[in-house]
Amino acid sequence: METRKEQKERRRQEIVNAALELFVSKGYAATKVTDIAKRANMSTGLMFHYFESKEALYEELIEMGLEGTRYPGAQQCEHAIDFFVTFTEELFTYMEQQPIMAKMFVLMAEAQRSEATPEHIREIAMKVNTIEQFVPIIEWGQKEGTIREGEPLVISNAFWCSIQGIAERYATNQQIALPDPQWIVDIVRKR
Amino acid sequence: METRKEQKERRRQEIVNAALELFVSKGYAATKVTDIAKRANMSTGLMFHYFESKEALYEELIEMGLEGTRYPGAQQCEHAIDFFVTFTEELFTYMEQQPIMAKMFVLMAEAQRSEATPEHIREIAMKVNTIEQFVPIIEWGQKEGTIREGEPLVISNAFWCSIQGIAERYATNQQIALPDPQWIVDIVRKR
DNA sequence: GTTAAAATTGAATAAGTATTCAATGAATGA
DNA sequence: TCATTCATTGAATACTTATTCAATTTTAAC
Repeated sequence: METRKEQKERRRQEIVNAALELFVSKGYAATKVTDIAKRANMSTGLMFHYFESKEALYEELIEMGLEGTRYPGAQQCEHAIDFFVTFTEELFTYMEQQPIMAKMFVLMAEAQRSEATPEHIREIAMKVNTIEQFVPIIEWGQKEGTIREGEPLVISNAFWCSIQGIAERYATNQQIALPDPQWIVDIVRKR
Repeated sequence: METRKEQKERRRQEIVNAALELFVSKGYAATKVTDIAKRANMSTGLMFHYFESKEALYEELIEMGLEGTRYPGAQQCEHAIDFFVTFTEELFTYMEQQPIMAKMFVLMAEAQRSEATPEHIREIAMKVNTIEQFVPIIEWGQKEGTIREGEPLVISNAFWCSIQGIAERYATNQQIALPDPQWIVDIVRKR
């Protein structure tokens, strides 16, 4: 038998899953709370029993996304380029095995990009701050000769936006397979 | 002096510009008609004098995006890879010179992706059908040896999604320069 | 088995947003 | 100059969507 606490946790999870699905496929603003409730098989009233508002639900999802996004460090790599290979391989594998990962990606991206995102939620989403993260690794790889020449921030941006674009499509349509990670790493690799 | 007809055309253009800006930065659903009117320096009533509804305005923008998106053919290229080089160079140059281009890109992408897009508008947006477009060129390049091995559709998808991701960021934030087109072409180029 | 507490509903209400419209101002052509 | 037509406004209306709540059912815990 299920305790009250477990039941509560399960219900919250059902809501969160339904909301993630919808926020990703329609966007936050276009998603109606009745849609969320319907997809989670409950009345709208019950949804509000578990979450104070649509916005609070959004915030919870964004916080989950922040937690889930702990990327591998560059410590254990011999060359800077290996970091990108490992990073991309792990990310794609994870996205294939856990489609929720790709969806979280898209959710975070929308929250960061859209000017319609409530300010405090945007702030949370911004903590994932990923473009600058790669800059030191790129600088290291340029000294080493494994990463191509060019402004590190611009290279980092190109790599990250590509990953972003790929994740965005994969999240909503898994018809087309993810690319070979090497192809994407070639954006930064020195020839 | 301005004729009535010219004035009307200018007004419509002002509305369209304001709407594009907002649809891209907030998304279609989150954009309020009062926001559009305010940004176009007019009353909401006047906006409805020029466009029957918010949706009709959206449709017009999507149709403009469809028109504007005539990509170069592969005819005049010696090698398949040259098509990708030319294509990417032209696209990036155009996006730098006409920021509206990058915005249109994002608008079309949202219309295609979001399940909240009204069906008839989505159909129009879908005509830009770009992923399959590259497949024959990739096949040609693989025979030739200028493009890497792999499922053509998957390669095409990787290339296009990367472009998409880059355009998406550039449209809303021109702080970071566009990448060197060669970097992106390296996704498809044979080593 | 009882019962108090929690879950659940859905219709009512509140809040927000698109659209209309009657009235006013400005410009054109006779 | 005058009258007709078009541009323009913004408050009123219609519609959509979020949120509340009183009533009912279920169930975990004793």
